[in-house]
Amino acid sequence: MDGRDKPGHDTLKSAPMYDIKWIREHPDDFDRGLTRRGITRRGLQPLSQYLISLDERRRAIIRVSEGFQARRRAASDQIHQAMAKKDTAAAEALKAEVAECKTSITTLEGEQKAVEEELKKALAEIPNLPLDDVPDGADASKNVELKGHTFGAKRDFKKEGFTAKQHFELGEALGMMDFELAAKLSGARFVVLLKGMARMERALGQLFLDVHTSEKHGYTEVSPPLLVRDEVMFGTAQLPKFSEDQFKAVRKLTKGEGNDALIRLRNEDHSFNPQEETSAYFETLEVLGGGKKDVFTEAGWARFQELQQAGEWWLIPTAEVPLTNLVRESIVDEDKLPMRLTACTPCFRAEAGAAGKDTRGMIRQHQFTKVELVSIVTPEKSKEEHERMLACAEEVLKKLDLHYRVVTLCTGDMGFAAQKTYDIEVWLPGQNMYREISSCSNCGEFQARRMHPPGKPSEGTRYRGKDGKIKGFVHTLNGSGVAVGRALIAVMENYQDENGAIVMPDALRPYMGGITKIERS
RNA sequence: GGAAGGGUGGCCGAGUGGUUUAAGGCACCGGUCUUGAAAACCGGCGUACCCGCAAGGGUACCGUGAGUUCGAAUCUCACCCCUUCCGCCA
Repeated sequence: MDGRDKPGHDTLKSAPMYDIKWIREHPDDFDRGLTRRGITRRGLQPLSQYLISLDERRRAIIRVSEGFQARRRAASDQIHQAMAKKDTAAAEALKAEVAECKTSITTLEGEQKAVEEELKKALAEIPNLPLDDVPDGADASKNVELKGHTFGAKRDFKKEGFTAKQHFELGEALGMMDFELAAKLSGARFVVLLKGMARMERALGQLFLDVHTSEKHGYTEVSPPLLVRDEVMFGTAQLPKFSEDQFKAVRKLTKGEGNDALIRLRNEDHSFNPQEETSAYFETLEVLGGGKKDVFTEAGWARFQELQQAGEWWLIPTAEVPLTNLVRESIVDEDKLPMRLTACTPCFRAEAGAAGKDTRGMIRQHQFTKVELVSIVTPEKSKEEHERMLACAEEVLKKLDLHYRVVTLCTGDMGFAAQKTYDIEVWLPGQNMYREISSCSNCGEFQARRMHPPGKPSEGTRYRGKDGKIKGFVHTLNGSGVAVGRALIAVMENYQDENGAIVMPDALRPYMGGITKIERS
């Protein structure tokens, strides 16, 4: 809305993504921003032109369609009048005209729906535009270290006379980390933690939450749902593009839900035609036996699966999803902002594109624990809040006295929803590498726009000023504060002694019942 | 799982087939009055989209989807959600 409220105000930082009107008015800014992210063309056209041409087709259809609708309405009123005057002939003539209008309207509505579907799909898969100060680059090698944020130094194991082991070597030797046992239950990329390691995972989460809910950090602790609906995953932009990275929980539809799905299908005229009996849904499932068979057309089958999603939930890949969506479909009072939320939750990731990467140890798991930070703020405050959030995440690593550095991600390494991202990379002496332990992103109004009620794309999360007026979309930020699994690894590798025991950092001891060292029992 | 009642604009709430371009109230904005404020009074006040330089005009929207009808907030069907009660279970 910024673009319209303030004519001439067209910097990218307020670029209203998904607003086709904004794209229409600022095609060059739009294309330039996407080019920086390495996304340029659709065929030979710039992306903006493709979108604008779809939009023009859409508007042309609406223009004609609304003409017919206006005529239908007027004719209906005239029928009312004619009938009052008992002029049956005139009424019948008008009815015929209404019928003609209806035919045209039905056709045009179909066309309109198709074009809007295509436009919506295209817009939903366009990532956020980078802020001006984000470095350009195609991959992680172009990330830029953030000056003045490096903390601590690498521990000198050579001087101490032994080589640092990796976390899984330490954990397995302690008998507190079992990957084979986990594989028996769940396959690769799962782990069973036992005794001291299990307790340390709990202790870390608790420490982080205590730090962030302190008065100084000011986050509100939340225990959110871990299973969420499609539109929630769309809101934070895991969908539609990244469904392969997610886990899903499924239950069978009830009789009522299933039959509703079939009746909708029939109404939408996909060749499939169910019997009227109320048990049609389960009979259909039996006929299908899990496959498409010949009962459906391609489109009908796709739609059937879509309708079955009534009984499906996504497992959250991060608490960012439920925390950010707490303000979805709503108008937040300005005096409630900034809203700062934190949660310690399990996170689930399919890691589908990561075959062969980090296969040993618990760096990359299907399930891990993470403390997440989310801020909902007014647009003017988001940059400031981003720095603040980074400082909050850094704080827990400082408390654990872990050496880290901070990098600003370049345009090619940023996540889909981010305008700008800082990664905190902790030093892992066993791996002899810096590894990401936190990622803090400013998403601007990108997610706020997406968190609209299903079917009402113009009603995302906005805020109301003290004068009672709706001001615009909120800005959302999220960051890890920090990943508990990786923090566990970092503590293990950095605090190991030559016997393979783990010395407890001071900050953790109160949460470990006063234990100063974890060693093989 | 069973029963009953609900879902209408920022909020409350009326509305059971055609001047509903949704009554009324609250909140909010402007004005009159007042030293100032309150009260009172007068006026304004939904969202999205389309056409237009603009003034303005048009279309859609009463939980969601479909149906009946020349015409639906209103009638029919299914679903979702909320409230209360009962049953069952962590």
